[in-house]
Amino acid sequence: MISNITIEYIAREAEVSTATVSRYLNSPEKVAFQTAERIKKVIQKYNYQPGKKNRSNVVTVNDVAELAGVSKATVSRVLNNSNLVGEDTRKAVLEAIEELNFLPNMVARQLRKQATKLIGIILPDISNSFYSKVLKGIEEIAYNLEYDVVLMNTNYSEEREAKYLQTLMERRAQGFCFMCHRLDENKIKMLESLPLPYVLISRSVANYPQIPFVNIDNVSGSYDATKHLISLGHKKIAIIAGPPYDECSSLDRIEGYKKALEEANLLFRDDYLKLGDFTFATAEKVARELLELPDRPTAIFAISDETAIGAIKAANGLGYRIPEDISIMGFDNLEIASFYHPTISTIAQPMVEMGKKSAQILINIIEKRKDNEIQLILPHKLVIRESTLRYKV
Amino acid sequence: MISNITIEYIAREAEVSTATVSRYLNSPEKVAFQTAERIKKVIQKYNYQPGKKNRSNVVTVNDVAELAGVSKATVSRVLNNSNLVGEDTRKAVLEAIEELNFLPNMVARQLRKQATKLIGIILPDISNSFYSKVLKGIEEIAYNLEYDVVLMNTNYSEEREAKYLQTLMERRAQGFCFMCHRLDENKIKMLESLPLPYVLISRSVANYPQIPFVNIDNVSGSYDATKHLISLGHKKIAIIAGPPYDECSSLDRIEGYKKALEEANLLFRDDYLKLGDFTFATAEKVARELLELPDRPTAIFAISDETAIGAIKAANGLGYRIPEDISIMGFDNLEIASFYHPTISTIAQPMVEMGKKSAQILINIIEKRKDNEIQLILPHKLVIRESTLRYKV
DNA sequence: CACAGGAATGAAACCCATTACATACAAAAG
DNA sequence: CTTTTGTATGTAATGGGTTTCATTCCTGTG
Repeated sequence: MISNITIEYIAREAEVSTATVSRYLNSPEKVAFQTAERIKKVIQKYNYQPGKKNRSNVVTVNDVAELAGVSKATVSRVLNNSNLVGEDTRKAVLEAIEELNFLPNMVARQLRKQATKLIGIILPDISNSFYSKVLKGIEEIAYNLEYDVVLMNTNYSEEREAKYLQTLMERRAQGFCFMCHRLDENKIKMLESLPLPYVLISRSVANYPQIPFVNIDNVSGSYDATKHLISLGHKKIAIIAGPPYDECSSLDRIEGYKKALEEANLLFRDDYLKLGDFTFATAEKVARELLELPDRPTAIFAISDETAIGAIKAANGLGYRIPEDISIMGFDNLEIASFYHPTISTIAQPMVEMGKKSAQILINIIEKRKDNEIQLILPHKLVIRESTLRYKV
Repeated sequence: MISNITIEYIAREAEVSTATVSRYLNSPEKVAFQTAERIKKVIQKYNYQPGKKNRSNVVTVNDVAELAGVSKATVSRVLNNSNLVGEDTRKAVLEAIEELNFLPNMVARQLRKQATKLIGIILPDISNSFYSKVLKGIEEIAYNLEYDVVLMNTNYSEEREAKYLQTLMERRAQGFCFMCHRLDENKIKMLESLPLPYVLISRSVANYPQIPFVNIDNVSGSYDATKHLISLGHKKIAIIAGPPYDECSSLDRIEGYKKALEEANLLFRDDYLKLGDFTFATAEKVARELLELPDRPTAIFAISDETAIGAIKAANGLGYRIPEDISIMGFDNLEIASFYHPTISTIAQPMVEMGKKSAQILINIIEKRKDNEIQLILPHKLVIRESTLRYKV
């Protein structure tokens, strides 16, 4: 806020309307004596001088221009590295900038240039390691390409997501990376109607070739994981999937799981499918349900490493050894997967890389470089560790 | 960027200078025939009409004002919920806004109001769970109070930190939460000279009562942890601290550790102090060094839960059982601490709460609410779990 | 009824840069 | 030596809002 003594301020203090103060200043005879006195007193108290505003002491291009003895256009040219400035002039301007400690106001520049150099990142939960890794990649590229990143954590709330989209538009952000948790036809339609470029991360929409995304092949990753369990001799393999509203990765991974089962002539069983929510606690709970089934599974494929950890915890709690009694697979390859005890077999996703690629694609679109792929499937990798090392049921 | 056919554009195409194009437009007789012809051709090609710029189709307050039949001042009043607007007028304006799908341009508003509603968060590593939890708290409060958060990940680089500070100033951010990794006299002096409010998180500077911070009592937390190990009968307690450049929490925690030792008449041993860097891998490495000492410690106090996990890994690798052979304490109380195997005793810090409080303090300062504490020490808590359950060496 | 004062609204200044176009001067071309 | 052109720089418009101050019209009061 700009804090100056204004008519409004005087009016409030003198307990009259601004109109009256204005009248007093221009035609004092039209104001009742008492009122005039009150106003006069306040005006004297604050030494108010109409029109003479207490200019803030912020240094602007004008000040620089004055000190350097040039016009502000020239200062601006120096700031923007235009080559249309004489060497001497440039030096003078730079000296003035230095002397005055001038810091260009990006807000003004943004307004004029119609470019904020701001991108948004919408994600469900920053404290989830998968998202924070992706975010790290995005931030890295944004930093290198001189964009700044606004973090928008939705806490899995649709309402908050919508509000953040609104904010992005109002702030004139130039684009955003979107890790939404629910992606249906309606949302895609909404996204398509936005005047803002975006890149989906960890969501595939190959049937909309114009929508940019970066992902891995979740069906295939999940297939690989399940097949690995099958190759160990498991016949009773359960899966702990993502929350019901996760309409992308989770469904894809269930699909890959089913595909592998089918190929091995194993039946898909409803009671072997549980839904988690990527938290340790829920995973532990549903894993226990699985393990307490009359015909318990001998292997569990968990949709994330955190989920796997919850499952291991449940198995330990029930006295099962891993991997001797139960094999457990994770997904993601978080660092903890190789530091847990036992170490956890998993499907490695290039999380930081996904962030980097998506930021790169986004900024390519923003800066209208056309020649790049906008739908990217990055490679995943099966990583075998202790949690599925052997099986001797 | 604003893309219009301008003199500059014509000049480039016709291979002359802008000056010449300008001359052609104003006094064609001063331009050589051939040159004039070239310029003419280009002008016709693009149907250039000086002064007539292709206005972008962005809806502004002007459009709303026109449609509603009021002045833009009134539209602005409606937008800002001023109560100085007549009911009918307000309705008309709101209808016009709806009809035109008007989205106020925050950049323009920010410029005029001199308030960006933007705060920065500078932290060393977003993929570290401690920081991402704190960040989550900050984001939550910022969202509630209608600020947006720019994420600035320094990767422990001083240079990058400095650059980000510059960016904050240029963007006219209104303040920032600062989790710096190195905080010496010079940096404090620099911070004090900034025209920008800030709050330190997880750093204490009680000797500068004007500098806001939110932290726990690290000395005391570390003292509690060490004392707990002592109470189990341990006499040989090692510590894995933070990186050498972490001049706050790490030093404080070493101090608390020493204090507890001293109180129990145990000698501090140089070879029982190792430096880590909050990563699993380094922790595992230095823990192994500890455990391979001729006179190995029977307990390890790790400066973070990740560090504790690394240490447990090292102990397991060397065939030691936990807690029977070695007790290991962590710090932070990340979720994984209660889901690791064994579960990890630790000092719980209210991470999300620290983020929330700091954001609240920052915004209080920004909005000039004075009546609040600016230096906050939040409570910590000793949490005993399996990794220190018993000790039978 | 006269007059003071408030509510509602408008015109224009302002925030702080960038940029479109203009121009002074010097250099090159003829 | 003129004519033409380019370089360096200036002037003013621009981006899209908010705010100051002025003004109109209406109400309440003595």
